[in-house]
Amino acid sequence: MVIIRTNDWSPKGVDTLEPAALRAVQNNDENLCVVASAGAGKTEFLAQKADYLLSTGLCRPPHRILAISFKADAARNLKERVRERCGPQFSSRFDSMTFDAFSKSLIDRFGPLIPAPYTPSADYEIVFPGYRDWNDFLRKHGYPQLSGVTFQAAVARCSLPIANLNPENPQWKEVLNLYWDEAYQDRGHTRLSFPMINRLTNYVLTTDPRLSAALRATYPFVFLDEFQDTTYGQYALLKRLFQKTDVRMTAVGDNKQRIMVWAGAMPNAFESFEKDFDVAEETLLSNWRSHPELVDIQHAIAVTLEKSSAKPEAKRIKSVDGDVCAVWHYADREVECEGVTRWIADAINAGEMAPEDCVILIRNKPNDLEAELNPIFENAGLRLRNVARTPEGAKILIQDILTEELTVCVMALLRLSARSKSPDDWHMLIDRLSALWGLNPDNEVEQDRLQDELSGIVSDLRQFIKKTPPSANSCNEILQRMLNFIGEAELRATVPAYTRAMDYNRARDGFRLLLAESAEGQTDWLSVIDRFDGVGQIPLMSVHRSKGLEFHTVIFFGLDSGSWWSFKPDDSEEMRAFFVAFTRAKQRVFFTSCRGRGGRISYIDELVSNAGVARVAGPRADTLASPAE
DNA sequence: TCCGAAAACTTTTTT
DNA sequence: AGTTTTCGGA
Repeated sequence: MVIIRTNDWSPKGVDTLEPAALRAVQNNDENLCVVASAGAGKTEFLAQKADYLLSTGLCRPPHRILAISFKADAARNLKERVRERCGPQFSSRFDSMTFDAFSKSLIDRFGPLIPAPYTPSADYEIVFPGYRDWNDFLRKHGYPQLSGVTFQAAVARCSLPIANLNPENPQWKEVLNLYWDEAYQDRGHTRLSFPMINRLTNYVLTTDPRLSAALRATYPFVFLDEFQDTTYGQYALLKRLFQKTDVRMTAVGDNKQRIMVWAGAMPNAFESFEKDFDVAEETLLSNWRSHPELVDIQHAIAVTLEKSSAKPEAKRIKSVDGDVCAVWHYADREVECEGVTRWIADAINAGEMAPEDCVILIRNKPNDLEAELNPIFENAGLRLRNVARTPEGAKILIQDILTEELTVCVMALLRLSARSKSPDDWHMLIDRLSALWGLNPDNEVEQDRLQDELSGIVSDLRQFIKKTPPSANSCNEILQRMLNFIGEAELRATVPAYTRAMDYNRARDGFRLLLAESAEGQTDWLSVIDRFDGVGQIPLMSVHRSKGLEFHTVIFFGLDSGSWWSFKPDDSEEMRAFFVAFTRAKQRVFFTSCRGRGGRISYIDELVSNAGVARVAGPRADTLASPAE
């Protein structure tokens, strides 16, 4: 492992970094706030910065980099990108995890240091309170006049111990006490939610300053991804750990994509960060995702969200003919659905895009739209992939099945067995199996044996695939073979989320059912894999779900829909959700608006026309009918 | 079974 | 905020 001088460093795996990104990579004397709007290359920037710190020895052993993301797969992707850029030796000191995983790791190590009565039991259980639970709790304890939503927020923000609290309404103190009591009721088995784990982490850090000192000594550099979505509890933890210390923080995000306030995110995370920490600001000015015509419209919308928005430089070349953006007007719902379906079918047949590269976005209730579109899609020979759907009989959404650890391992093995070559899957599986089976990656004897065993199972499975056509039964059988090889006990022992049988079974059964569904009517295992992965299907998802993704073409259903009004009317969260939807498109984006659905023209419709987007009659399946106004 | 009123629900993630 | 589901009384 060679350490290079800072002057000799240059970006790896990419041609260049834009000046702002380069400055933000090399500035490690200040905390940084990096504004990265859609398509700016956030992950790449963080990976380059990690490489800079690790390969120049600015972060040398035993020091490590802590990277915090919100979603587990975002954390995984960042880790993977860093490994690609600077190799496994350096990237082993890059700890990429979710906020919750970070807090939980602290409780797992320091739980016994938490003062009574808040010391959790060693085998504490993690619970996920639902929408209903908050009101039920209040009613059960005789506080029907208090609001469940406020209660949830109070739990997420209360500082421990509750005995020291002095809320304006003393009832909250009583309720919070009852709530924490109930979590510790069974002395041997504490039940904690992630907001509670966050509160406990904060508490133990205040009671024992050595812990904060140890963490600061381990992590002189901290990356914060999607910083606009930080919650109050998470921000409090960051402040407690890193404010007025030598730790250098790099917060990356975009206020214009802040669409999680309703779920407890701070409305002003960046502002608070700038106020509480000494911060230098950089703005990434490239847009690698969208072509110039789309970036122009994006910018017009961006300035209505934030006056000071800088205009990004479009780096993608336009590769389509015809309209790249329009509002499609329809008189009624049926014509709308049929027209859009026809348009998609024509565009796919003309080879303009692959089905999986054309997304249908909706503000809410994707399941309702799926029910409406499915029959029409079937007639047109198209297949819809609603990722928010639960496979028949399963208790888990497709979108969650796809990112499960079990799925990632099993599918890699299945791909290896069905395809002639799949080196990425091979390396990935070797890594995961090493971890699952507790093998040392540096022990050649162990690694050789692992390679042999993997070759063995792959040739067994190849035989099976050759002899057995896909069916629900053969899927179950091959799944069982693969799980026997990987080891269900090892999976459950290594993946914390699989500790409870119920949670493991949900993931396994969900996978089994989706695989069986993908096998329906197929004669070829490769097409089963493609169907499982969504290849050849038009994805349908909510705007919130699409955050962070990109597609060749975006079709956005229901610009006029009543669901576009915020739960809090004067909030611009809805407008930002619209911006997120718009900025997913690489080549083109269309919106549908339908009079039959309620007819109200939303302010978003107005916003779009102000940005210079044409309102036209939508494409129709029945060209003889008179066009909508 | 029907009616009007009230309550539930909408966008998500987390081991 | 608007839509859908549930509930209670006839």
